[in-house]
Amino acid sequence: MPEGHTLHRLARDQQEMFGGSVVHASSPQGRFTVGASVLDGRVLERAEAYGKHLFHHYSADDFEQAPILHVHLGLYGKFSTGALTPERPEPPEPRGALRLRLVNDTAWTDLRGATACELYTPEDVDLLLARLGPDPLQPRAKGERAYARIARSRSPIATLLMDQSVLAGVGNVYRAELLYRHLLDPFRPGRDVPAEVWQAMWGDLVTLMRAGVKAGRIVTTRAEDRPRGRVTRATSHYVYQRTGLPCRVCGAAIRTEVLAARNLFWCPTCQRT
DNA sequence: TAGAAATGTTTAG
DNA sequence: TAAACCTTTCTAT
Repeated sequence: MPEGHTLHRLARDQQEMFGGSVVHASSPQGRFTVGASVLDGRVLERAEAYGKHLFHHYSADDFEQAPILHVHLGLYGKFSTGALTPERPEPPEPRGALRLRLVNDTAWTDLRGATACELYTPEDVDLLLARLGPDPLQPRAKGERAYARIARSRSPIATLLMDQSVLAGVGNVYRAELLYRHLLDPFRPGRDVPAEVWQAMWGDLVTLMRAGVKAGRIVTTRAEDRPRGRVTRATSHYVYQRTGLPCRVCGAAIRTEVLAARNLFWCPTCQRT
């Protein structure tokens, strides 16, 4: 389930579980054998995320360049994780296409299906970060940087929100839900989105994505717009994957259309501004 | 058991 | 704009 919040959550958890300890790395699948052998036996010094990218900084000997692990989960990539205890001192038997396994004395984590799992130099990291827009989950990110791009683009706002060079970390769920929460027509050109509207959207994104990191999932519905009780998959979104269902607020049928090669969902009645 | 879909990006045309 | 790529999971037959 990889939008930006997932990667920031992973970075936080992996820092906690593996940070400061010697890590054993392997690639049972064989597609990252060389990389894993470089990392094996090093100390994970820091795990961090930017947008949808995850980085691990590993220790190095004198005169040696410290290796960095770069992971991008893509559409299907996933980490699974478990603790090692006296009762269960070993990670589970590897099965399926297991790209990377990291193990220390107390925990293990397995990576499958990632688009990118590779070794980076600091220059590679700089190059990558240089083509990303501001990430709402970075403490000092500036939403105005994104607006500078939005305000002079004729592309639909729904397309711009997914463009990682405009904004880093937003994916298909946050884009649809953010547009709904601000009653914005997804096809409105970026240049027609007023500055004060963008300011409100950015502030909302920061709040929603922080909540996403904390909860480990995306919840965008306001309490007053969903039935009482626990939030479930059926009640956590306004429009995402709700094609044909009634809008929670006005009752109109939610529409869908492919935009920029992804399914866009919106309420044709609420989202007219 | 086969096929489609999934919260993504890159490359080719 | 379309196809390719990585893998799992859910649905239909």
